[in-house]
Amino acid sequence: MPALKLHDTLTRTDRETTPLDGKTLRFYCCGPTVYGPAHIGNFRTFVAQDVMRRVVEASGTPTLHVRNITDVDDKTIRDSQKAGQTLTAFTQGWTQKFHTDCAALNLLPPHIEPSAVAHISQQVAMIEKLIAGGHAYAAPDGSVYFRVSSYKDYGKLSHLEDRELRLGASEAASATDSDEYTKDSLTDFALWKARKPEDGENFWPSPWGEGRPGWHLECSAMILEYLGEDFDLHSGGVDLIFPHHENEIAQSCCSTHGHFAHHWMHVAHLMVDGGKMSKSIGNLYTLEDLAQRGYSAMEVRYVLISGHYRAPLNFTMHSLDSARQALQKLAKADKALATVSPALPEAKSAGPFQEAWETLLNDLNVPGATGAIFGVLNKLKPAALSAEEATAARNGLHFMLQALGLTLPVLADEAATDVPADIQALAQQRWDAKQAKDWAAADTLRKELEAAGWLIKDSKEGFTVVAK
RNA sequence: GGCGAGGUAGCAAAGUGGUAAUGCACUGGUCUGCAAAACCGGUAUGCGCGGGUUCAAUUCCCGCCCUCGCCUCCA
Repeated sequence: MPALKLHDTLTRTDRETTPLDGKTLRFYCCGPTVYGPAHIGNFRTFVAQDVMRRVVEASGTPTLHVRNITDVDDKTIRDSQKAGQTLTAFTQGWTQKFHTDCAALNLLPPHIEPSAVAHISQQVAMIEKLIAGGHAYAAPDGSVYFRVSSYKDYGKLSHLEDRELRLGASEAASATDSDEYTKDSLTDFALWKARKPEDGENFWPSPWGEGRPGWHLECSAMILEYLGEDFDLHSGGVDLIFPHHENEIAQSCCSTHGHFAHHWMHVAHLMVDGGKMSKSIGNLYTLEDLAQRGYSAMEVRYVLISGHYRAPLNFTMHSLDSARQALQKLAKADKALATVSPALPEAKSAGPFQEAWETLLNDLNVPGATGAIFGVLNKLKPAALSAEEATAARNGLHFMLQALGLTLPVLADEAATDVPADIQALAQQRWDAKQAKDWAAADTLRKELEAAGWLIKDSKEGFTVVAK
């Protein structure tokens, strides 16, 4: 099978994702900082990465997926103290919540999920190498900084080479910040942060004194540990391009002989009601928020993949309704095929959905692929298909669903929900009225049932009651 | 100011040098006492604006306008 072609942020071209070792696609995703529940914007990135992984695997290439947990930084320390918990207890709680949400969204768990706190020694070792190589220096207060001027390719990914010449207003302001005075250059960034009183019990020993690692360093150190000096692909949200990924490249390339990531995937941001998500506007939704409004995680997933991952996507409540209907439509199509081909679908190849599959291989064009799926489905007449044709179609449909990570909702009329006796009695009353051609009474009863949340479906032989 | 991503029907969102997938919504029909469900249809002469190239541009080129993001922690 042909390999996935994926846009590469560094070269700004679409390139095939062929494993360096010819076998396994080894990739790293910047994971969550666990100081609260992740919101749907965070999940857009993780869902896009999940689709990427699924497509690679569906095309026959195994993956090695590493995604970190950031469990030490200003926010985790600050909020754990507010919560009156140890950093470990606090971050473990939110890590668990993250895992629950990931499972609900049908995200494949990473093969390795390293925590920053568990890799302090690797981070210290990397700093030592950087200092030895003249790429880093310890400041008088015990902090260690990376010397950006020592790495000539700095800025290559974000195309901010001449950044120092064009310092933004906010940065000029921070130059006077007492926190920054020990740096040789404004652009140098912290590898190690000297212990401060507000860090509480959260510090570790190092050759430069007690302190904690800088945020950028953890990814570099854990990548080296689990993926080595060269690996296939690195992914994250667009906002990480600068400075986070730029800094990772600098740290890693200056402390090893490798080329670090050979391919960069960045996922565009999710917007809400046309604007940026922010706590102050109150449009930061979590899965729990949406569950309270009656939307399933799978419906959220559908929305999150309904736009191309490199274009901003606007999230609205209406888009969730739309997703619900789309998923229902897929479930109904599957059900219709299942009447001709009842066996468990195998999902090994795209079958009649080849066009959709190829669209997906072209830089993960999910909206194009789902469009192609519906296009085929709309023309398909399950009843007219032979058992073989139906089986091929059903297998193909499930192959695509698996690649997209979609699971089908249970249709209302299959849900076997218990209809309360009083509802059932009302429905029977209505049926009787209908048989007696007392249309007014029948309609009144139907409205009553609808108000109670139940729908009536009539057929020649009788009726069924279905939850609304 | 620099870098980047976008502007396509009511909403969302693909795509192509030859006159626009798909989902939702809306709507016509079949069916039904009427509905629902199902099935069969319809719905952008138009793809931010202005030029240019071309037999032909929404699609290429130039300019402009607007939106969003990054340049400080951020998926």
